[in-house]
Amino acid sequence: MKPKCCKNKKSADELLKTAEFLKIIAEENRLKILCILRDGEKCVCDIWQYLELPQNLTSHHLKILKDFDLISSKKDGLKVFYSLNKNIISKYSKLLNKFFPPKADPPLAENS
Amino acid sequence: MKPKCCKNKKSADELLKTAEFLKIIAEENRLKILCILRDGEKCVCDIWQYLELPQNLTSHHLKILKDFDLISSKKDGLKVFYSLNKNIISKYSKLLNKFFPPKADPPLAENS
DNA sequence: AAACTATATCAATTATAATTGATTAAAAAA
DNA sequence: TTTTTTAATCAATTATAATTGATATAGTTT
Repeated sequence: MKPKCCKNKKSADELLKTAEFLKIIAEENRLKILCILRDGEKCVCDIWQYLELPQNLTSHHLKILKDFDLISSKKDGLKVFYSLNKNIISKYSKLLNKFFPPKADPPLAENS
Repeated sequence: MKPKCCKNKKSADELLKTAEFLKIIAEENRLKILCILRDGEKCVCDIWQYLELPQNLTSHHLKILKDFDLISSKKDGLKVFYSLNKNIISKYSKLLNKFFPPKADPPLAENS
């Protein structure tokens, strides 16, 4: 019998959404950006120096994260500051946890 | 000051490992395969029919998951059965949770 | 206004990954 | 032994994403 994720529409949708999110974060520099912003908002000039990436490439990755609504930007003078959209990230974290639950250390004898 | 993930070697390594894992699972069909196998081991012929994907393409995705050690295979007659390497998956789930923690419903007043 | 700084955008290139079609290999059945 | 079934592999193609270099834009300073 067909498994849930291939049959049930709701499950299939969740899986698709999760895969889309994964594609966004499955890139070292974008994952780094999310970590960097955990400390609080940062301007692009800080971010690209932390990443040791050219400015335009950094802007490109920021755009991908922003288009997916994981981060926001606000302009302040010449600089642009980016910050996490914690609520959105938390939403996707929950989805992710459905697929990769944070298993409490193994129940009992379990080898292999 | 440079954030942890860009400065500290251990943090940077964890991030890199996580990104590698994410690349493997950030593909709809591979994510589906992992879900399908949660029910228990399945042969390739079942898997590609569930996925509605050609046999060779399914084998290709299975190989990627297997090379990363997320699944194992065992031959039984003509068929090949795949199953989850739960311990490995659990290892990566834990890593993942460091970056995307399963936030217990919001602490208190938190808008935006 | 001219020069400068920070960021974004665009076109072109390169790198990576997914997909397809054809073929091979191994085990099973006839 | 021939045929059939299941799965893996290989080469070729297509699609997608990352990277680069050059340029544009907006705000700042002189």
